[in-house]
Amino acid sequence: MIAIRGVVRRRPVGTENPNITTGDIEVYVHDFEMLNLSLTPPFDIQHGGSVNLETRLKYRYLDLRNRELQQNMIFRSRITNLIRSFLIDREFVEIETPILTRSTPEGARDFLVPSRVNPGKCYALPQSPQLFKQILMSGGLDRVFEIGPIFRAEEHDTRRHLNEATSIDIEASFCDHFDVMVILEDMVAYVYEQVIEKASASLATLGVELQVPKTPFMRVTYDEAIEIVNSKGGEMLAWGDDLGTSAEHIIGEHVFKETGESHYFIIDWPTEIKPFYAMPYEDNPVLSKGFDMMHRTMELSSGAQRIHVPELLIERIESQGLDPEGFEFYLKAFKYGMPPHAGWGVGCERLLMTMLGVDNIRDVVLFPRDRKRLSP
RNA sequence: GUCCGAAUAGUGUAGAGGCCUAUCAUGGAGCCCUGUCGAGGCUCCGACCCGGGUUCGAAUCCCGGUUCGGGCGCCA
Repeated sequence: MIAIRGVVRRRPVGTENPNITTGDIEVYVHDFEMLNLSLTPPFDIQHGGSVNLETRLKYRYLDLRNRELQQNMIFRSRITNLIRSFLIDREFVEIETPILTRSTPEGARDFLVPSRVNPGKCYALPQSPQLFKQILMSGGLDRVFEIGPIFRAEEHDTRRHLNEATSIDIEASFCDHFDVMVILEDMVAYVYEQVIEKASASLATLGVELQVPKTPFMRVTYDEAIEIVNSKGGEMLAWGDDLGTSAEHIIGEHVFKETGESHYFIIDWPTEIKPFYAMPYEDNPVLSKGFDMMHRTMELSSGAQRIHVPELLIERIESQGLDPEGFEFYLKAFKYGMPPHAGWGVGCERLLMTMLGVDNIRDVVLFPRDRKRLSP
């Protein structure tokens, strides 16, 4: 590594190099200083090319010198800040929920950390801030958001899963699911709009062209979704089945053909296949007020109006085969006048992937944590 | 977890039972040339994932393992 001092000037006639972007200019060096030594890099950084992901991750700091990854990370910072300002504008309060928590019965996929101060006991790392942000509704902090890490000890090896990811979560009192869906679609549209306006240069570097998604996003009911999938032949779904990846793709393509838009919601899910805290419709409890926000290529978010009635909540916990006793700290907060509330969580990395057209989640995270990778 | 596929110099690759003392590019060491930067020339360095098996003979075929990549399940 060297520091140079010199004058930028036009190259003398005959020495221009049309093959490189700086081919018309040069720095005429007056003096330089050697700042540090460097080993030969283990792979060709400048010209990128195809290097194994494995090798790139092993030398992440060198990989980061590659312009594309670096731009992705700068872009990521811009996006999270735009989201912050959007939510703060709408009177959301930024919060941080704990990373060291107690495991709940639903936590079969918790990461456990042994506690040195309580020998034999373990902390669980949160799979989502869900329970905490709901409790805050009882505390009168009516609108909260958090952008923070979530952990899932799952053995999935896909391009869109990590064991440590960043979740963008909100929770709002006196809202139903439709209210928070509007916040979500407005937020996505805002982020696109602002990025196009303020970061066009870095988008150009990445060769990314964005269009602001049109709001409101299409609302596809679960019933319609099933029908769309079944009408395409192929796999046939029965009512009550969850929608698999291939079903999502069929629905995504259908929506795209119909509206020209990539984003849409799936609403009115069967209560049975949504988490216990999703509120069933009062007039038809078979359906819930849970929703997913989809991009043509993958699921970006899921949310719901939550159950705020403690008796109903306990009933739902039990009917999912879970033990309410394990949720004591959570359930207690519902006994002191819990307001109706709703919220959602967006996968930060997935949002970035869909914006940047990146097809491996590892390319929007500095130090991705998958099943086996612990360092760097 | 499961189903596919892959594994060859530091990096990216060629290779279909004997042509392999293993190809090419890049890289490294050195020399030559030189207004350089992704310029050119020459020399050298450097690899078949591990363990079994088949065969006269295996980088190549078979079995097991390991690791990686992709699909699916599940999800954000």
